[in-house]
Amino acid sequence: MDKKERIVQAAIDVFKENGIERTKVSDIVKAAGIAQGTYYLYFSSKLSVMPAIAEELVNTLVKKLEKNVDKKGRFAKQLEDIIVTVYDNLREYRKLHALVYAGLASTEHLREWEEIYEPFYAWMTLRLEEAQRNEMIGEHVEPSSSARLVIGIIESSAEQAYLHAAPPEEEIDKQKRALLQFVQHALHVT
Amino acid sequence: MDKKERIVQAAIDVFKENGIERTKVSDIVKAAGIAQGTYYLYFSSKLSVMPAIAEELVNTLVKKLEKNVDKKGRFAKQLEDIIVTVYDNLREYRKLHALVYAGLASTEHLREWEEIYEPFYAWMTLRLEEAQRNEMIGEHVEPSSSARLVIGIIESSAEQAYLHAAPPEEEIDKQKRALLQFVQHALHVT
Amino acid sequence: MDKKERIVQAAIDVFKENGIERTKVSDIVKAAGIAQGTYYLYFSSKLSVMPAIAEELVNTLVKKLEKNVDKKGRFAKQLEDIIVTVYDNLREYRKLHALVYAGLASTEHLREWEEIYEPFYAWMTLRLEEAQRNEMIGEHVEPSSSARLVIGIIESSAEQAYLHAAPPEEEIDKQKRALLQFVQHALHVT
Amino acid sequence: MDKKERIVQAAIDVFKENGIERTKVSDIVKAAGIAQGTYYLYFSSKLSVMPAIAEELVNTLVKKLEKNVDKKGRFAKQLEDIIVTVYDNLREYRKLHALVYAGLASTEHLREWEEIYEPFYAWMTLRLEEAQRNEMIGEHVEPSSSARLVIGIIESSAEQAYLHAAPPEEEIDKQKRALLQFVQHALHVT
DNA sequence: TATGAATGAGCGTTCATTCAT
DNA sequence: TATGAATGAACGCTCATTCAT
Repeated sequence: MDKKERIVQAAIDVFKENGIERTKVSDIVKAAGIAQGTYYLYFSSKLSVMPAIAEELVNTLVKKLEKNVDKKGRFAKQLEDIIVTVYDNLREYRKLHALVYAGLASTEHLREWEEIYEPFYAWMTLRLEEAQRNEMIGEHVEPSSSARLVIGIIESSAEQAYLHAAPPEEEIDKQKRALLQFVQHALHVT
Repeated sequence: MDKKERIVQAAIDVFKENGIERTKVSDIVKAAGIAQGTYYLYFSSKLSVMPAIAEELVNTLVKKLEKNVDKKGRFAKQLEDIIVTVYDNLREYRKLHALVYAGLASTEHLREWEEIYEPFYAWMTLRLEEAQRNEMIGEHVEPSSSARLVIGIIESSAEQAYLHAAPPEEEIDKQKRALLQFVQHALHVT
Repeated sequence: MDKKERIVQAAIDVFKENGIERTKVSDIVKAAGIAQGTYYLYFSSKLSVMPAIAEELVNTLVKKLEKNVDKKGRFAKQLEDIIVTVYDNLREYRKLHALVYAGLASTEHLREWEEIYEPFYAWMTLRLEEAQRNEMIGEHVEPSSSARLVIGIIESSAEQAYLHAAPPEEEIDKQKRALLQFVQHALHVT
Repeated sequence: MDKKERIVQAAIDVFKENGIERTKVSDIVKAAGIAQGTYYLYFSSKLSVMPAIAEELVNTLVKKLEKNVDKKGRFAKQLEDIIVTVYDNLREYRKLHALVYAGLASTEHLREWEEIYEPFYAWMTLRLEEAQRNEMIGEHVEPSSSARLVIGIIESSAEQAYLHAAPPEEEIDKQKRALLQFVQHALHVT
């Protein structure tokens, strides 16, 4: 019922489908079931919906992680589940992911990117801190900066994986394993 | 004299300056010193110049690496120089980098991305292979997949660093050091 | 106030003046006193206004015929008035007539031509039927197909007449008389 | 081998295929197997080839008539063969016919139309004169003006017939018979 | 004569945004 | 708040024509 929320959801749907350039405001409002003018009561321009979309995407991802990752388990297992979750998420939103980033880049909203990613960084930092407390990763690891590095490498690896329309599943698996090992060594996961 | 090359260079300049949306084909041809129609003799659309730009960017980066990285030196030093080079390069081309990626994403050229990155991957793979031969990194490291991971983490880290218009230099340095350590541990650099 | 009607009228005016190729959509909307984009709310392309123009032209002609032809008079006189009316009409709209036909031919609207001409055919058929009822034309005449033939010969004759920019009036008159006689014999007008 | 002739033939082919607007000079020269610039050695503009095309079309038609119409036969039979020939010819060149007319109309070449049609008019006039000498048509018939009228009605009738993409053959036949009778009555064919 | 790369004026169309209701 | 018809600036692309070779 909340109009703003409906607009964001509709925008996610049509951007995901058509990309930025080929998406018209008229497509968004049609999908949202509202009038063209109404859009501008909630967002000042076509692209100004982007930060809201990005926020939604990150929140969705964090929710998925909360669901898929067993915080009580061994860190190696947590890491594996994180990787699987990020990969799956990116596969679904790959196109949109690039578009949102580009959409923010086109405007002056780009610096909000970090802020939007904050919940993801924070979540990962907490995982690392707890793992360190439980001596499941090396003492030298600095949780906050490592969180950013871990997120960065998982996402860039997933992007490489899903660049191709239909990569063979075993290739993906091989990549995931290499990634897991790489991160485990980096963090001295025991 | 080579028209195609002049177009690519001009496109790099104006895209870097103005972004994609605000760049008109007329801007590109003006910068290249050719007629509007001539552009379409070499590229079929505004965005179809993107792969050529990407290629140019990667080649430029590899040249810089060749110049800045001492292949005879210790691997730890090489790694540091690679990081510094990639960071510097991204600072200069940050905007363009995102734009090219988005530009490829808008069209169906995205899958060419991997192919375009190939020279960078190949170069890095060679470095890792040699380091392994010289026992400067762990035996368990698989050069080819690790090359992709290393490149991915360096670039994503650099992107995070330069997201803000004017990040404090010491913050950048701290990040670089964390990154270096992360990769060194991952590769068991001795 | 009806926008669509205003567009059609404006299009008739500027096409008549300049021909198809030299008419820009911007000319039409300027003449209609509306914005460029508004045109595309009513017609999907520059040429898609053509059928509407053709319809208007035929309706105008039928109105003129209704006015100039005395249905109560002898058929020979009616025929003469029809010829004069069609000639006069074609003189005014000669250029446009060819253009509309060509405009329809360029698109896939050509088959609508018959449909658009229908009012004219119907009117002429009625004239022939009544004349036959009153025994002013031969019994052998089949009104419907003859109507098409009569209209065809009058128009093609008029086109030949006004092919030249300024044909001498007596030449035109001679042609009209030859045409009248031709049709009278064909129909056995008494 | 004659370049000019090859251009005209190529132009006929591509105009017939694509219409005027969608035909580019580059299409014509490609079909003619010559270079772009060469076209302009023979014709001053894209449309200035039109009169030559029209001439070719008329000459082709007259040749067909010479072949199909038995000058020694009864006039009624001649008329029938003329009708059949014109119908067949128009079916093949229907699209081009309208286009050439429109092409001439767009430029200032339109007045050449009569001149181009002259061979057809002359041929028909000869037929009527001979028929009159042999007392196969009425004395009142004036051959020259009647020739124009007969040609006009046959062509307009054929145009009506082939307006539809695929008209039923029996409908066409019915139309031809009505046309034949109409003209026979008009000329008092015995 | 012949070539075909280069030209650049020109235009149809799109679509984000506005505003009277 | 909500509407959606109207706006009009903006631009990618085409293609007839030219001209140096």
